[in-house]
Amino acid sequence: MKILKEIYQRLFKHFGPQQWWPGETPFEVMVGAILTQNTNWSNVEKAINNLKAEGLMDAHQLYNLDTEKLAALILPAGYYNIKAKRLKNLVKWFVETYDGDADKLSKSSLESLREELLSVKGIGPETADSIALYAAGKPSFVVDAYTYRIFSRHGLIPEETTYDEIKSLFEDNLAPDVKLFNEYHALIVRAGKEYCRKTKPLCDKCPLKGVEK
DNA sequence: TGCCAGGCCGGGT
DNA sequence: ACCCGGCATGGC
Repeated sequence: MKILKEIYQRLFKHFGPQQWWPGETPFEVMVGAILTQNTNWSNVEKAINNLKAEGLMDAHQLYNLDTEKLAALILPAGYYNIKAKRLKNLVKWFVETYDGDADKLSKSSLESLREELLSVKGIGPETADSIALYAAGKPSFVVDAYTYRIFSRHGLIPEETTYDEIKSLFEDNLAPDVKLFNEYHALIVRAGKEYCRKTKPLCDKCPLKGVEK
């Protein structure tokens, strides 16, 4: 799978370094990972700004906040009732297991951390991997809708490929490098937004044009 | 104006 | 083990 490096190089040359994840602290990254589930990032930013404005971008603050009040604050992010519950689940786990301390989080092994995250209701594979990579600094490759769309449109994976299969494709063929995984996923999202939208694919201008050959 | 955005869960086959 | 409806705001 030499093509993975070819794709990375093309994207990096085209877009340059991406500086992900957008978040001032690991905790803010975790919150963003929940809020962005099936949601445009610009809406997520509004919700994050609401929390910051109230001084609530903090694990112990959210731990003691009513779910209803939290829902009202994150309203612009959409799915606000379910996301409020999911955030509370995440915060409960983070505070009770790690005392809300991201340094302790990063001391766990990737395997146990991912398992713990997946056991939190509302955290699925992508959210777990995003938190492991971007908040805890573990080499866990993040797969998302853009990864699937870009790779399937270029005929690099079959339509029915699962999340774990795509994840393994990357992890089995790249060095487990946090910086590389970070940048690669960020570049895929960037390329997806600009050239591989569902209804507005710009395949003729895509930097990956012809990569399947 | 309808469709889409950096998913996930729970109930039904 | 899959499949699908539900969850919801803001932007183009």
